[in-house]
Amino acid sequence: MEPQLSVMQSGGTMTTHAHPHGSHPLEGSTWSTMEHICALLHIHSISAASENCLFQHMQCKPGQRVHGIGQALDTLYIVNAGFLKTVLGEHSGHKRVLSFPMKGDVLGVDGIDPGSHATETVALSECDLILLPFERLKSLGRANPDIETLVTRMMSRELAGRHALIDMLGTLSAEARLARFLVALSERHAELGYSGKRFNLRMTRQEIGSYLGLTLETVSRTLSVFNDMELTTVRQRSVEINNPKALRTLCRLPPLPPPAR
Amino acid sequence: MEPQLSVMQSGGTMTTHAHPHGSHPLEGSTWSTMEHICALLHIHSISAASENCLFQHMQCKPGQRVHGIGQALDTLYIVNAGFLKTVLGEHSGHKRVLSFPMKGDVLGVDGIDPGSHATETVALSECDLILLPFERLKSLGRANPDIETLVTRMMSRELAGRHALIDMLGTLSAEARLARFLVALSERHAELGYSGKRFNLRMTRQEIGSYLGLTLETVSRTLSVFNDMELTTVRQRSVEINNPKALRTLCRLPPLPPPAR
DNA sequence: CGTGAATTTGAAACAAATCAATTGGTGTGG
DNA sequence: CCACACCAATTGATTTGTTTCAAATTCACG
Repeated sequence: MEPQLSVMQSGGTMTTHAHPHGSHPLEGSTWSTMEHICALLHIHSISAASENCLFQHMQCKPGQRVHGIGQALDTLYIVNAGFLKTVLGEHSGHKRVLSFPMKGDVLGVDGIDPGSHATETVALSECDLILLPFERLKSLGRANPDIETLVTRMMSRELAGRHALIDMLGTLSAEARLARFLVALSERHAELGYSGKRFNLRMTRQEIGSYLGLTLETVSRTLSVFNDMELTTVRQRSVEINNPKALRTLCRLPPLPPPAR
Repeated sequence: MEPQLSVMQSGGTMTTHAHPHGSHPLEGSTWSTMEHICALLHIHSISAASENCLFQHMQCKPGQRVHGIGQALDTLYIVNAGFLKTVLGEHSGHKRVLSFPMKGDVLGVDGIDPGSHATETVALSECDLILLPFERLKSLGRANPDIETLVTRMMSRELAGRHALIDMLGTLSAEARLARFLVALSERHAELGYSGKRFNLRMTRQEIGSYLGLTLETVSRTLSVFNDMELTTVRQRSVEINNPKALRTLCRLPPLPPPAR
């Protein structure tokens, strides 16, 4: 698709981290240009005015919290590498996973209105994040309206993601939810240059269940069913998609499909 | 059995909507100031620069579609009066209701990124909407950054609303969902100066079910349960809240609250 | 090599969906 | 004005999918 990140020198500070398959050792770079950010977000590059403005990176270890609930919103983050989860606070009872951000996703846009985060974000793997200080973003926006557009589009995209989730939670069977989950993961991995056919889950069954509105047992069971049907080969955290087409079919509307029964 | 103690004068004109608090008699006025808009949105008024810029209104009849799915995004709308529904297209099978906007809510912010609407919005009653032409909003934003903030906050708020829905759909029982729905409606009505104790539903059981991720039968049944418990007196479209406190309690976490673990 | 967490699997309980029939309200035309 | 047709809403009986409870297995890690 697009020019993947150039090969960069891995530098001295190498930490042991299990990356997907062909890993991108971009530990070395600690600053990103606006151009790079736009590429990450798949947004047409912004007028050149902001050539010389750079954004700092930040590294996270698995389990580390990027931001917490109630915390003041001072920074947005763009995932440059790694896998995370965002969790919604206990409006009702226990926490719920809202998304599993990965490369190219944005963190923190909820909570702009209240001024403080409604969610928390936790790294599920070694992560590399780009920091977008919110105040700086705003002042940049005054000089260059395109940057405002950028924020707007990030939020709108976030909204679209929520819509997909709502649609799923309200309508679909457990099988369809899991199928969608796997297909989405697969496609996402493929987009990022990894294998879409074979990858590892970074999250527990519990977290998947929380995300999909199911119990961990149902997640496990349904995955086993997919295995039995030979659609997938899921063993613990490793996933292999054997029959993508059939899986995609399951994503549909098993509750009320066109063919009668 | 049921005490028909209601004093309701049935002969009223049910389609007319009286003004709450007699605050803004702008039936006649077809233009709104930025100040009025900020008041509607509960956002601190914006710097005076935009004194003389006015926004046109638009009236809708019940059933009328404000915008459709796939339609280019050229306008945002603020509800000045009336009740509507926003519906998500058939990503999977049939349509799903995403929200029931009323006075002070914003329509159309989804679809800013793709540039076209992902949802459609339909009036459920006589409506009065304020039009915010998107291009105009953007150019105003260049002159006055506060306006950009306004858009940002509108979107962030929308996002928060979706989070609440996601939380509900994934976690709560049918009773809790209906309880939340009624309580939210009640509070909203109260905020707008109407009675929070007694109001009319503008939507069908089907639409409520779609919104809450339930079937219309379950909605009807659950409402009947509330009636039997004497928490409410719901008869067709008319709602009376008899025991708000108990209702609020039901909103909690019926799946797993009493037993500690 | 043991310990504890994550996962798998089973059986029973339950909530909600589905199928189906009835009632209630509204509007139209005879 | 009443009778009919149509749509929304209620209620019942049954079925289904998912949760819950419980136990066994696998894996990661010190």
